Amino acid sequence: MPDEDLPAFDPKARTGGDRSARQRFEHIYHTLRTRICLLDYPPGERLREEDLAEEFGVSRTPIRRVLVKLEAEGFLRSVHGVGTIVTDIEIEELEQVYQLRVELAELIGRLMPVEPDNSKRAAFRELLSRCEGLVGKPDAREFARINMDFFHLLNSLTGNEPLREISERLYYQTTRIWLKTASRLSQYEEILMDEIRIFHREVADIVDAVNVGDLRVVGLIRRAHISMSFQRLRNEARRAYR
Amino acid sequence: MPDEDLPAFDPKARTGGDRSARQRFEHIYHTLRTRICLLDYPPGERLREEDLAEEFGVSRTPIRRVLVKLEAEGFLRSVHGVGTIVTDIEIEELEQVYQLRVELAELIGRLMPVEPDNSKRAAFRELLSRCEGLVGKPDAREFARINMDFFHLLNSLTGNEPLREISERLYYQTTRIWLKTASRLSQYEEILMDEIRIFHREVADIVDAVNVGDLRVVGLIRRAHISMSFQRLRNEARRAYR
DNA sequence: GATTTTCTTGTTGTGCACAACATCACGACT
DNA sequence: AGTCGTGATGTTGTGCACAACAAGAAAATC
Repeated sequence: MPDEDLPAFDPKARTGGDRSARQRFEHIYHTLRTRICLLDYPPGERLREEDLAEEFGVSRTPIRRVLVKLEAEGFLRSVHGVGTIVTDIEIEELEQVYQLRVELAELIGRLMPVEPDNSKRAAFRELLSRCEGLVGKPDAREFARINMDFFHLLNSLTGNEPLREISERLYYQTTRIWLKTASRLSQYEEILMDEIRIFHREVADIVDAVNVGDLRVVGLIRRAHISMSFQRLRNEARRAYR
Repeated sequence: MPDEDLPAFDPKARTGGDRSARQRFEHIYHTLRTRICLLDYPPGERLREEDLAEEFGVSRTPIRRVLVKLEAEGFLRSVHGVGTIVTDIEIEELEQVYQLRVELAELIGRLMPVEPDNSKRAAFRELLSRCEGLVGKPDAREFARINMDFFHLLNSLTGNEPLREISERLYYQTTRIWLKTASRLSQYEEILMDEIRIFHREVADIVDAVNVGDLRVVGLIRRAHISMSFQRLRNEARRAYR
């Protein structure tokens, strides 16, 4: 749902400015958040309000609105007289976020699980096939995109709206830092291949669990994978700095 | 920490406007959030940006910044051409938030618990005595304030910063709706007295657990009380509409 | 030569005027 | 009498000019 204009960097992609204020706001917000998550704006990058204003064809004012929201969610930090900077997260704090995500992942299967209908099952199957294509032709950006779509699909399995909202925010936070950290490791290509394979297995496992209809199990599988994913990243990072 | 100027409605209370932009922002933000939680601005209330601007001695622009953040956190909703309205929450969604809070309460005792030092223990003792004073002289607003301080103290028992942040937001959301719903019930005075007594017991139990040093138990007690508190509210509300 | 000071440049923050929008009252028309 | 339209009013949204601020360069001073 959040990723419309897929090229994501093509200014022409914006389909006319005759939408309501709220729609424009949502559009700019989702676009920027996706860019941050996909590392189009990596941690440390400085965003200029005026540039963004020009790109989206508005003045600085509505842009600032979006930036304030992104700052409230921890993606940005505006400093008077300096700039608006994409936040970075140390490994210690990242671990805290992961700890929390692990618990929330299980809650998605326990709090108000929704029976997946046929369209959802179809979406899972399609995701699995995209995943299989990825195994044959590894690509970091495509991996990130599938991972993101997969998350949103999983997240829609709980009827607990606050839980969805919070999980989403934490997902974006951890994923971008995960991507950034992984991409700086020396044996990046190799690690990426492994991760894609593991991710493929996770998707396959979860699709099975969804088909059986046991969302509790989905939560447990997901929990295990999130936890292990962070462990692997931490181990690799430790090994690299020695 | 969030509640400075206690009168909370006295415009003169703001101690000079020579602070930095960020400090001003935080001040206005915390002030408004506290007012929302204490029902100075009840759900449905319409806030006028110009009034707030005048009260805090600034223009509409910095006010809007605060309002955007409060909207992102679900306390407000701005509608073009209509106004900025304090959100209300239906009992169904409130239940979802409570479900989540119940789980998070337990996590506070499990994720990175911090050993309470002497100053924290003292703070707990002081809170307990304030609580005892309240039993003798029931007062809804003072009850809300103590409850809020108690929450912040408990919340400081985990080192997991994202968890703290999220728990805080959900606390403010549920507490204000709880207060609103309770205050509309017919036997409000009686219910309030009961709640104060029960809350007093909860504080006493938790102070004991803190002194023993078992934060896991703190989480469990807290979990139980949050859950029961909502159950009581729901039962009372159901009884009232019959 | 080193250090302090001042100036220049670039950025976000603020204030204000106006546009866009929703709502309601009032009146014209059927 | 009812219904639609039209305008008045009040609100948030936008654009723009300028203030406040930070950082680095340049210059003045010792």
